[in-house]
Amino acid sequence: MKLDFVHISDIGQHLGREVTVKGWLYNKRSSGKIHFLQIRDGTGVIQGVMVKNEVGEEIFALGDRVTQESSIIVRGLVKEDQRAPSGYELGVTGLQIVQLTQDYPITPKEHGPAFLMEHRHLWMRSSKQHAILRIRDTIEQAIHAYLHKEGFIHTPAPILTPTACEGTTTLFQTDYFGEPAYLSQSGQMYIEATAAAFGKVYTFTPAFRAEKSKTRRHLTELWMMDAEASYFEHAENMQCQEGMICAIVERVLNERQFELKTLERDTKPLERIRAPFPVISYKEAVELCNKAGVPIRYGEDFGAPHDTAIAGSFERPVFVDRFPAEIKSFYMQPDPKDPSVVLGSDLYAPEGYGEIIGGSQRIHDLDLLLKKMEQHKVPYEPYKWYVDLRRYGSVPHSGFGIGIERTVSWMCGLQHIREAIPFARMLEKIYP
RNA sequence: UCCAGCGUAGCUCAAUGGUAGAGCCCCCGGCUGUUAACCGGGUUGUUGUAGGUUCGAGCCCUACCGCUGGAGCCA
Repeated sequence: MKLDFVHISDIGQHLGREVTVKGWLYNKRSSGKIHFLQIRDGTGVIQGVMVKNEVGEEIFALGDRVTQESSIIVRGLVKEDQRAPSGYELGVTGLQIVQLTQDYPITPKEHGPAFLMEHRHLWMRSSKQHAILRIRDTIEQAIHAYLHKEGFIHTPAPILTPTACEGTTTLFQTDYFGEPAYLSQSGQMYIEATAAAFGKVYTFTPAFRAEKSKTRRHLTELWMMDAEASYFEHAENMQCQEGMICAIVERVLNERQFELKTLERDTKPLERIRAPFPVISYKEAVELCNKAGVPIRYGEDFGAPHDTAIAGSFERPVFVDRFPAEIKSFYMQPDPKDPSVVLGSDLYAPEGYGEIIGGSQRIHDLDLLLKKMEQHKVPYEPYKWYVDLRRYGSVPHSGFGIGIERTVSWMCGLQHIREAIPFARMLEKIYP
C-alpha cells in the first residue's frame, strides 16, 4: 500500500483523496453486499464502507472474515456522509489484515466491573475509557501550561524515600540495600527544597497509600501534582489553585467536547466554574454541616457525608480554610490572628467529588518548626535536611497538591475512580 | 478491619425445593446504507468450594473463597 497515511482525527482535511488508515476494527455491521467497518486508530473512529461490486470478491471476503479488534490497514476515499456516525466515511478500496483476532473478550454488549477490570488492558480501547484517558491527558497538559505561564518549573521529587511524609500507618515499605525505604505519599517536602532553589516549582509523582480503603474514591497508587512557591503567602496560594482549576475546566471544555459527549457528561455544571471560588472557614463548614443534618464536632475532620454537604451547598468549588492545627500536618503555618488554626485549606469539587486539593502556607521560622515537630513527635534526624531549609535563607512559602484521578473523575462525571487511571491499583488488586 | 449485597454458559442475566434457560459472543445461511444492524438455524454447564438438611438442592443451613458497594482513613 502507498504511503499517504493519515490519522482519523485529521480525516476532514483529506476530503476527496484516497488515504491509508492504520488501526484496528472496532466493530462491524454487514448488509448483504456492503460491509460497514468501524475503524479506530487511537485518534478517532471512522466508518469504512466496503461495497462488493467496487472492491471485488477477494477483498470483500477479507472484509467478511475480519473480526473485532483485528489490526488492519485500510485504504479508501475520504467522503462526507450524513449517514456515517462521525459525518465522514472511507469508501474502502483496500484492506490488509495485520493480525486476525480470535474471540476478543469485550463484546459490544454489557459487562460487569469485575470482568472489565480483569481486562483493563483491553477495556481502555473502548470509546468511554478512551475518552476518559484523553481528558486526563488534557487535564495534565492544562496543569503544565498554567504553571509554566505562572513561572513555575517542573522539578521531579523522588518516589523512594527514607521516611514518612505524613503518618506512618499507611506506607508501603520496601527494602533498600538492607535498609527500610518507603514509597512516597507526596513530593511536597522535597519540592520545598527545590522551591528554595528555583522560586516556583511543581512535581508530578505517584503517591502510594497503603490504606485499607475500599470505596469509589480511593486508589492505593494515585497521581499528585504538588506545587510550591517561595515568597508565596496563603492568599496567593489559594488564588493560584483557583486559577489552575479554571484553566483545567476551560481547556477541557474547549478541546474535549467530543469526549465529554461520549461520556454523556452534563457540561452545564462545568460551564459555571469561574473565579472567584467561595471561601469558608473550617468553623463555618462545621456549622454548615450541623445545619444540613450531618453532625460533626469542632475539631473533627470531615468524612464523606460532610464533603457532600459542604460541596453541595455551592455551585463552584469551595475552599474550606483555617483548619484546627491539631488535625493538620506539623509543617503548616499558624494563623497569626488565631494560632489554634493553620493557614491551610482544602478545595472541594462540586457534584459530590470531594476534596481535590489540599494546600497550606508552610512554617518558615526555624524555632517554631522545631517546636511543632516535637509536639507532633516527628523525629529530627531523618528531617534534618528539611529543617535546614529554615536555617539557610528561609522565606515564607506555600504550596498545594491536587489529586489527578479525583479531578479526572469530576471532569468526566465518573461513578468510580478506577476508570480515571489506565491501571488502577486498589485494595488487594494489582492485576493487570 | 467492620457492615451489607451478590457468586448459574466466554459475557450479561432468568429459573415456587421437582426435566438448568434467554440474549450476546462464536459458527452456518440470508440481506446494496448499517448505526450495540436485522432475520433464520446451530454449538456452549462439575450452578464458586467443602460439608449438611431433604425422597429430591441452583434455591434451605454451616464454613471457607471470590466479587461489588459502603464505613473508618484520606486526595
